[in-house]
Amino acid sequence: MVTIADVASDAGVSASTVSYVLSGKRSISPATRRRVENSIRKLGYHPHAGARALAGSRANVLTLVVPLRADQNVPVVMQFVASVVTAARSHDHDVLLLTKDEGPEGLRRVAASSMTDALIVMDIEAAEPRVPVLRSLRRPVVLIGVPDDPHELTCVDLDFVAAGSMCVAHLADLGHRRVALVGPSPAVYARGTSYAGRFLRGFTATAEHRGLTAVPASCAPSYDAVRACLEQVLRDQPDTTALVVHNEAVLPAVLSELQQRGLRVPRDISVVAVCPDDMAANQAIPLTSVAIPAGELGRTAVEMAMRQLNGETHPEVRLLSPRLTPRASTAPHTTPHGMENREPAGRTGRVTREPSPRHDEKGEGR
Amino acid sequence: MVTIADVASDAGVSASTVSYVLSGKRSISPATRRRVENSIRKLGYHPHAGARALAGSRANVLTLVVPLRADQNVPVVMQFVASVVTAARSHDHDVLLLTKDEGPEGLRRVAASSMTDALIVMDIEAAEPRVPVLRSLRRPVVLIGVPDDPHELTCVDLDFVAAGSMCVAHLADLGHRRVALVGPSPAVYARGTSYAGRFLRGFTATAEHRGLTAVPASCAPSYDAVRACLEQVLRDQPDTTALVVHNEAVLPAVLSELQQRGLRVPRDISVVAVCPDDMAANQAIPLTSVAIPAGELGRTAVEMAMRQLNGETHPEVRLLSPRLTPRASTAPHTTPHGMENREPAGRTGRVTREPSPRHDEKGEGR
DNA sequence: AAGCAGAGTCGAAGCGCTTGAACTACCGGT
DNA sequence: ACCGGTAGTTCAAGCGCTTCGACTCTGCTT
Repeated sequence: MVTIADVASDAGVSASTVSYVLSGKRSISPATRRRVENSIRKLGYHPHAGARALAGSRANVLTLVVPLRADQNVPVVMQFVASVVTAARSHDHDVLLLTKDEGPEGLRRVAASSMTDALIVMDIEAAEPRVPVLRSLRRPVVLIGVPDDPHELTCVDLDFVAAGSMCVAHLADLGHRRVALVGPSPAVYARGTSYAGRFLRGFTATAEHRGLTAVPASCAPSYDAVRACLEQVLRDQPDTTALVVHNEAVLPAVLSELQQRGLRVPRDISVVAVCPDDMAANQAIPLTSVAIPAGELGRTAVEMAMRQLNGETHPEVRLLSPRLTPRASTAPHTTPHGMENREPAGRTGRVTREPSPRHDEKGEGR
Repeated sequence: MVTIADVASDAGVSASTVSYVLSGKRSISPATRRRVENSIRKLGYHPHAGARALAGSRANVLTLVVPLRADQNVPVVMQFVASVVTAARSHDHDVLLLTKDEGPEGLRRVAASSMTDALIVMDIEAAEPRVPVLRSLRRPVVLIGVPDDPHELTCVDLDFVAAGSMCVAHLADLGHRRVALVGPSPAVYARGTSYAGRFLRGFTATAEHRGLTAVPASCAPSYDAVRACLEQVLRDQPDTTALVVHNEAVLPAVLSELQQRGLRVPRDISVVAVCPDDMAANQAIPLTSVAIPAGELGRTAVEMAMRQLNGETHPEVRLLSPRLTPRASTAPHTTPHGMENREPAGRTGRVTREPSPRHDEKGEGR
């Protein structure tokens, strides 16, 4: 193994000089720097991570805690992981992957053994059981999601209340009067996953405010569950003219099932999805959607963690504003029999595919 | 921070005794062991990972290198990750996540800095550019996938040649004469990803052997690509009666597009998928499929790495036998106009849903 | 001419752990 | 009574790195 001493003697300097060249914490003459850098390259030197962590009390590792359940939105999780790893590397950190299953004890272990400098935790529940441990860790922590009491903790997430609201508002603007929500799996609600409740809140509040009837439903990630869910919604509320799907896992199944039942999108029923843009765009009918900016969230989480490591910031809750992109799956609603609706309003014919590339409701508040 | 010295003095023993209690490398009297363990619990001691790695030259970390491209089978990758992390933890190892983007240099860095004891590498190409580095690492390496020259390296994968073969055999048994393959993205073939070529080889060879016409196609992960792909296949070869889909990303899109074109599965066209079982079972029509046993592959990879760490084994290429589960998407083919086919054979009416829970073609050769 | 600041370099003291060698009891065999 | 062996424990030497304090030059200021 090539050590710092090898480099030092090859370059004709002391080990500490090599260290300073590497860290830049003291000034080094250009000539020395060049010699050292050459030796490093020549010998293929890579500092021993353990030794470095021991002496410097910095592991240059960041821990990402992910949910690995099947009822989770897998591709979205993957996007998070990808963006976190990439962002971390750009700050010269590596990523240790922990599963949610490890629970609070796993977090304590990883932090106490000094394997990691900071933690990023996904899949936050309202009454998140890991919060107390997280607070006690004495290490920067960023939650992706917002627990009931985020006191002292840094959080970042999409503003799901606004997202729910935005979906309803879009449909209300198109004249729809009765809207159903195909929400996340009952299991997700059951464990109080933070985003699910927040979205539902925005959805319901805006429906009430705009005078729409909102029918919330929940759908486990299986085709049968989708079938049952739609069956119930469409039987109980036959005049439902729009669907908001906040459940990536069943999105294709919902569309397939609608088609199966002879409902054409958007002619018979409008659909708004909450999912990553590429997923929305790649369905049989490009879907109007509120984007889940997994990449941006992941990157932001890493930035926030790094800033905390450098002592540059204090705990903060950051909510990214949602963005709705109209595509081909939503259309104005006109009453079949001229019943109880206000105005057919902006009825300007069939909506075209991908009318505008993007439609910002708000700036994203960096 | 609680150190081994704190524990030692609390328990009234020397630091080395504590170390030996932890590692079990020397005999310790029951009384001492108990005292030490109590102190450890009482003080909440966790060994410093860096110090341990430095002194013991074992990091207890295993590196997993994953592809993070969008054209990849995301849920499958996620299943791998999950099973690797879980298996690693059961061996008291943590998992460092590296992206394929880091290339050979990333591997070298991680290994040279002693952050990791062993590596597991996914998404192996036929002429895998990382192979030389991997061989030079002096650390256990397990490839998930098989490069052209696996010499000196440990590999584990599904036997994709057999899988391709099995799909065709199943359809041939049902009397189909012309079978199309919806394969992975052209990009996947372009970079020579090992499993894609191997599957195709099995597919083609068996088709030839059984006297079927095999039409291979490739399909990028977008709805438009699916549409174009099916359009071409069905236009050029209108008498295609079966489809093998070896591309999880577009599976729902393929089914949706078939429906769109008025083709009923399995009445008008049979479909065999190559994907995880849960995915196959959760489509509008449960799909006959060859399972991709991501969980088992991941676990096996970890076991193999651990065994190598303990010096218990030598390089080896292990191929798991595929398993085909007939579900509702394949049915016997009968000629519309009594044309050029041999025998309508085992025509026993419509195949029922999930006829048998599983149908082992072969043992899985542990 | 003396003094001083700053740039550039080095020496040495750890960081917390593992491990080979050495030590201490205590056992049974002779 | 002595020796050898073994189980249980301790000592001390690192593992490879960072960092504080000290040292040596220059090049200025006064």
